[in-house]
Amino acid sequence: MPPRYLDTREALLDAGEIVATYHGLAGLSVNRVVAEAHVAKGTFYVHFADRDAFLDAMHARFHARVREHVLAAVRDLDPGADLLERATAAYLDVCLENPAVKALAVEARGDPELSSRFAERSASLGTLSEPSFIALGWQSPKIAARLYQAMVSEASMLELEAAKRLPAVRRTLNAWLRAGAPIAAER
Amino acid sequence: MPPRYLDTREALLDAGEIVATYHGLAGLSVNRVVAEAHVAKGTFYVHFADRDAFLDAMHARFHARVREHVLAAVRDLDPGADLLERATAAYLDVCLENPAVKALAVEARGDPELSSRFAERSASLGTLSEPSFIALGWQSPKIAARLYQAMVSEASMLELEAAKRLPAVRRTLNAWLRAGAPIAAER
DNA sequence: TGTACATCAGTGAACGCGCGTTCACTGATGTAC
DNA sequence: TGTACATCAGTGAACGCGCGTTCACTGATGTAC
Repeated sequence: MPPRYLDTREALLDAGEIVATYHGLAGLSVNRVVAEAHVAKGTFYVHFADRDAFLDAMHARFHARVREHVLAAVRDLDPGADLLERATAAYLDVCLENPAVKALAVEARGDPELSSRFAERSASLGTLSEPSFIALGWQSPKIAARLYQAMVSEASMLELEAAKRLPAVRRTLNAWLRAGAPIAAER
Repeated sequence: MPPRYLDTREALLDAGEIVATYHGLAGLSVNRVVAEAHVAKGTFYVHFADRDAFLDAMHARFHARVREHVLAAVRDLDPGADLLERATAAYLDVCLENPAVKALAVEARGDPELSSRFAERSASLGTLSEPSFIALGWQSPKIAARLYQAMVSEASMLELEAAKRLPAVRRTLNAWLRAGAPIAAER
């Protein structure tokens, strides 16, 4: 049997996801989280230094899930359009399974304090795709990677609204991915 | 001389932009806004029904500015890549002049309440670009328009971080714009 | 096996604070006569 | 021109509320002897 310590910590993070689903980042209060997790308020501070540390932990857990699935999806693939297509599909699938945290990540972008906390983790995903944009011949692979990530993130929001995979959206993403490079390289 | 009524209302909205710059949406409290505008707390409620109405007014004012500049930029242009390029440039320029509200608009996306309030205005901008994506031969012009808008929004964030126009970013956007269509049409 | 003690996740009342909102009031300006 | 009244943007003290955080305490579990 695993120590109860980890159970409670995970239960708080789970509760955070449920609260975020219904109330967004602004409504993600310690009060609501402990109520949802059915633990005392003080228990929250046994596991997290403060509210910000809790949000950070939520983001870290989500990011770890994304990273794991994406890495598994592209294992043994060389940088290029195929890798990006597979990575994108894996990313969109994970987001569909974690709707609350995905929305939270979007919302956090506007908060100066939070966005800097989350930035490093998010950037590490960009690093993963950059070699592929180099391989595709983009003149500014870093920029292309970041703009592409923005499209994928938007695609994820569309899928979350629909609560299911949207093949037309994924097809459009893919078309942009495979067509964009040549002309950029010509410039 | 214009009536003082409008002066104060505009002063409150201006103050809101300043507060948003330093504290984000979460830190955009009525207290801070009235302090920044140098008016009494009660004055705020002379001009706005509540805090949400104020945020709505900020978004509306920003959106009107964007719309005005973008429409002026594409006047007399037929739908197509040139129109989109010009509209994009105009949009990015306006965002550079209104850093606070742009950040606020991004942050509001995570708030269930606010995002629905803002959605209609934002959608009206998408409507403006859709004919161009049809003209470019995209199979799913609505989706392509929305994903492109996400790229432009991300480009704007990059420019806001740098606090200046970034030609490489605009070039990359443009490359994606002009190259993406053909393959999508073939499918 | 039984007893004394240490550890530590969990508890919940209490705190001070800033929040959004209200409302009786002020005082400058315009209008009536 | 002078006086009485109406209008209405602006005022700021006061409100109740939920927030994040603290801390002395509890009680179950493990360890020492």
